[in-house]
Amino acid sequence: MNQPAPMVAILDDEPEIRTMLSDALQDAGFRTASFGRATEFEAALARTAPDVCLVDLGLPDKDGLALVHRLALESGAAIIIISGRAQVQDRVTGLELGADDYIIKPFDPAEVVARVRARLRSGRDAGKTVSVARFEGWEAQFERYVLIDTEGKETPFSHAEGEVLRLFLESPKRLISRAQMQENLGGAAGESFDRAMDVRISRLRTKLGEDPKNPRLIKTIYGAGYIFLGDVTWG
Amino acid sequence: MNQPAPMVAILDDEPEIRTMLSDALQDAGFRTASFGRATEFEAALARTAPDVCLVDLGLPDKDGLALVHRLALESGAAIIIISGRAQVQDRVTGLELGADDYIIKPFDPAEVVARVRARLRSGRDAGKTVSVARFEGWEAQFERYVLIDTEGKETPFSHAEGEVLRLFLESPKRLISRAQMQENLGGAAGESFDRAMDVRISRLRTKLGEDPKNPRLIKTIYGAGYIFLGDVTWG
DNA sequence: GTCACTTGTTACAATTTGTTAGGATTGGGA
DNA sequence: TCCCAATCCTAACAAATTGTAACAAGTGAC
Repeated sequence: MNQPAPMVAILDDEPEIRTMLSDALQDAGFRTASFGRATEFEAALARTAPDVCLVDLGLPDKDGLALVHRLALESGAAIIIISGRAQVQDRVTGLELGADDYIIKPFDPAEVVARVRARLRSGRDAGKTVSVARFEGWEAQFERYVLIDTEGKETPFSHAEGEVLRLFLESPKRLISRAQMQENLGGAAGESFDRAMDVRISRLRTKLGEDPKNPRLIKTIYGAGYIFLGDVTWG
Repeated sequence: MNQPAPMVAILDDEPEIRTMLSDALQDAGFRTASFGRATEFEAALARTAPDVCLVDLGLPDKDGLALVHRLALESGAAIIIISGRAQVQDRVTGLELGADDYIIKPFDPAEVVARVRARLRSGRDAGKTVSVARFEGWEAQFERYVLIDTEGKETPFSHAEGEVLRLFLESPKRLISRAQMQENLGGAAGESFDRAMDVRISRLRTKLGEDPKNPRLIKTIYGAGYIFLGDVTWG
């Protein structure tokens, strides 16, 4: 099971800072993606979900704090603010809005790398790779490829269905864009004409006993992606 | 299901700092336990597992970094180092040894509280709190894309409608210009100068049961934009 | 080889959303 | 006051997106 390197997104309007950060992070073994404006960054989010976002608050085209808040609510990524504003009040506000860390400019790239690593560590603790999940009366055993309902009845699911299910259960109550799915579902569903995705989801829905007219667990967001509702417990 | 307040353990050899921290944290609603020496602290760990540990590196009876390392490996708590050593190298070392954050003395208690909160949040990521807004007898559940009236009847709303609704509920009783909407509604409604906006609002009004002749909640300001009247509570 | 099963593809139905167009409303000036 | 142009509302249509049944291609067991 070869995991890809974690992805760090960098959002800062100064090109030198972007370069400095991405060089340091890439040396440390991370993948990076840099953006100079919030709109570009948001467009990229729809395609790939980064693991950590480094966000400068002084952006030309949008209010940085509002962006942080939305990210905190909607994305599963860890958020680190990088800002020239050094007042305690600024830091407290940023953290209360959902940032996980706050680094003041000027910074040392080595410290940024260390703090990025710290974020990834804590995230992995919670989402440890366990292969049993419980949700809304179901138990999913990924090793055995079966779903078990409240009465103990077992329904087998296939590998392709399992990939989709796992993705949902790892990010419940979050919008998952179609592009993000393509990325994560390594399978043959990678590139080609993509109705395969819909079919996978349709089949998974059937196994979960969803009402086609009114699905309760896997909801479609027209033009945006899917969202999995339901409380999930791993282990 | 009333959760007990999170427990924060404080380990620092200076009594004033212990007091300052525990006062600030208790005011913020946390339970605290303070220790002046590492041995006491370790004895307490055996009895109760804290959620967050604040550890000063300059301890009289033990090497702070070694303690941090052991804590990181063996306890599930988040670890925040508080230290007078301000060198980047110190910070990097502390973080690499497993600390989740590193605060430099002198510090502002408000920032410590904010950073403690940030640690607790990231651990609870899986049980994400859904965003819900209540207003004038309605409840809007954005993850589920439904409006619920006082009688509990559910009306689904679409993604496009949700974007508009969210914008209104985030800025109630304030004028929102058309341009502002175009900006924030990332959708395809972003570009062309069309009537898409009006239609979205019209559809939303219908779902809210507004009287077309005399809307109570979403009011049109001729030539300027829209304004959402109504008291909103988030959460 | 057949059989059972998985998975992508195709084709068409259903849903959501933007666009168009005509009517209604507003605000200001004659 | 009345009239008119600008603005806004919304029904009806069209385009884009998604659901899923049916079929085909691939795989492994026997």
